[in-house]
Amino acid sequence: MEENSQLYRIRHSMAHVLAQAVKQIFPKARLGFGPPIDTGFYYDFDFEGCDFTEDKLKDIEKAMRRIINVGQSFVRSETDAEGACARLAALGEADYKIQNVRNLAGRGVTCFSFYGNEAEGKGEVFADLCEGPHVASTKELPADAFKLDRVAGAYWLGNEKNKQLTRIYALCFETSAELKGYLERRQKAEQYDHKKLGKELDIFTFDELVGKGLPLWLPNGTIIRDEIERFAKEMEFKYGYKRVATPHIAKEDLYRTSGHLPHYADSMFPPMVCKDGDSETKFYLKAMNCPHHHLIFKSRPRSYRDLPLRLAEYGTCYRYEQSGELNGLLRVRCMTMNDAHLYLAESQFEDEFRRTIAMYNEFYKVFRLKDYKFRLSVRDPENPKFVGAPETWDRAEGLLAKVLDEAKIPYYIGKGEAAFYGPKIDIQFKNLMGREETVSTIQVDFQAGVKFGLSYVDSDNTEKVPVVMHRAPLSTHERFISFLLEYYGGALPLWCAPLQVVFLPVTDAHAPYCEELAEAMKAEMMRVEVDDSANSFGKKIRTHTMRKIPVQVIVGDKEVADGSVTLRRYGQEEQLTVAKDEFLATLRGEIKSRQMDREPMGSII
RNA sequence: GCCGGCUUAGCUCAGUUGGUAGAGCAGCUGACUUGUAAUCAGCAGGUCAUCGGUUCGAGUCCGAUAGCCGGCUCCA
Repeated sequence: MEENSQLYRIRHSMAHVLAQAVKQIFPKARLGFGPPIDTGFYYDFDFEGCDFTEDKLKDIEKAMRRIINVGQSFVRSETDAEGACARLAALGEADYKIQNVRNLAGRGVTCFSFYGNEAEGKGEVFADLCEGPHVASTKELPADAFKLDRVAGAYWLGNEKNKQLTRIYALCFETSAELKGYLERRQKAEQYDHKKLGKELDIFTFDELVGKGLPLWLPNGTIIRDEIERFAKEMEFKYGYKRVATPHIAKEDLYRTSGHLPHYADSMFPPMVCKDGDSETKFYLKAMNCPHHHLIFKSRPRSYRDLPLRLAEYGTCYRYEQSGELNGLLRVRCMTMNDAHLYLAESQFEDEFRRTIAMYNEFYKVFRLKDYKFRLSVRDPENPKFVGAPETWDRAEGLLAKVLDEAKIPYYIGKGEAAFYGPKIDIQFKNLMGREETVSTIQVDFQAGVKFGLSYVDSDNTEKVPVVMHRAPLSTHERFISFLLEYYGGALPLWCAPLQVVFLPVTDAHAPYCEELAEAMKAEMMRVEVDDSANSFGKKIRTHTMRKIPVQVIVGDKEVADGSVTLRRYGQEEQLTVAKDEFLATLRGEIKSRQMDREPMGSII
């Protein structure tokens, strides 16, 4: 949305109308910020002393329409910081708006603009500190293309130490048709929500007795995990990785050494204290695999000939995420990640980084993932959570940018998005509702080698500290599968579908033929079922289509007579009758090569 | 953790102004043997999330707790 576009002006102006309407109904309400956003706009209010509830949104909407229909002009005026504060005080906005003026003044802003709303014959009826731009009159605003959507809490200035204001989110477009289209798209996206699909397709479940954020993987979900993991193992073998396995817990000292305890104690489960006579040992559940891998590197003297050393593990980690952050499989407290740590001579970094990007692209091609963006996540020098010398950061950030530039990979900068120990490349996908999620990451770490005393003997017989690269192309099983379910609308590719083939005998008489074929396929580890239920044929088709089974195999008199099968593939209109040997060979090939016979459903919306 | 909303059978949902819980699907049993998205009949299934309060009486009203959802903050 361009800042000067009509849509931007509409959304921006509409936010003022919302504020005006709220102040009509709740004169004691105080205003925070009210900017345009991708789907409309929001405004933050302090409703202290007001009896605001969500069902008041309808009244506010009505008041907004009245303001639009009356027709008020937006009139700009300018003043200095003192003038702005005086005017805000007169408007009764001494709390947040004045704080904003002082903050801006502190950053050297000297000119402050106001937009007043003037109604014919009544003069100014509302005014707000604002940069603009706005429409000329509320008459330009589309009274039928906006909708107050939901309310949410939001901290003043985005800081959780500040007071929490009430944010009213609104959808707003130029025409009512666009609003309707958006609402329809949103409704459709809800059908592809991984939490809904996870329940319908028996992928995972939660139980209060286990705890929030701790998913129980059902048999179907476990097949998906196993297939993805098998794929990762094959790919990592090809790229020269060595697999390792490490415990889920470690002593306190390990996480002191790594620096995680001082920085991320809040995000770790509290320690287990084990007593042995008079001595006491504290163990923590691991929140990350890196420290364990570093100790494997350190377990014997290393030579430059060992590098790059690539240690891979599908490691299970535990993080005590704040309860409000948990969300289906997207944010959990127990996760298994496609992790690896690469130990490199600094001179090897660029090459290895390029190879890693190539590997990522190879993975994503198989999953048919498109529309992902690279984000170079760097530190925010003003935030103390980022540890290490600024020179080291500059070197690491510069190195990543250089490789991306040279490989001509487009990327954007995410300031303050780095890990506390180093910058990273995040691969950002958009979910169906347009919200951006980090699916995978590559991190460069100059600190770990020093902290853990890692070293290798170089060709010139001097001791050097290796650079560590963390990488996780397939994220965690939890996040990646939540993403795949939505992307495919639950209709997973043949190779990783929990049930790959279901046989539908037209009558009981055709079942033995199906059983025989099914047994042959099971001997090849294909996941096959024969539906010998008493259901009608039509019902069987319906059932397995709703289960999104990739291949339905129909067997009646015709097929038994000529030794063939009829295939009904998910998402394809046309059916195909082929000889059973050909059918077996085709499926075998598709599974082995992880081919996909159609576009992902969820990508179409 | 914070703000707001939600919680009735395995699932999706009804349940009037408070009078003691209902449907469809799924499941089980039986009949039907079916050629492309729901065959018919019967049976079974619920401390209405939990705990407490108001009331002669609570799924309905009030309070607390838990879980879930939408945001904020956070995301190694």
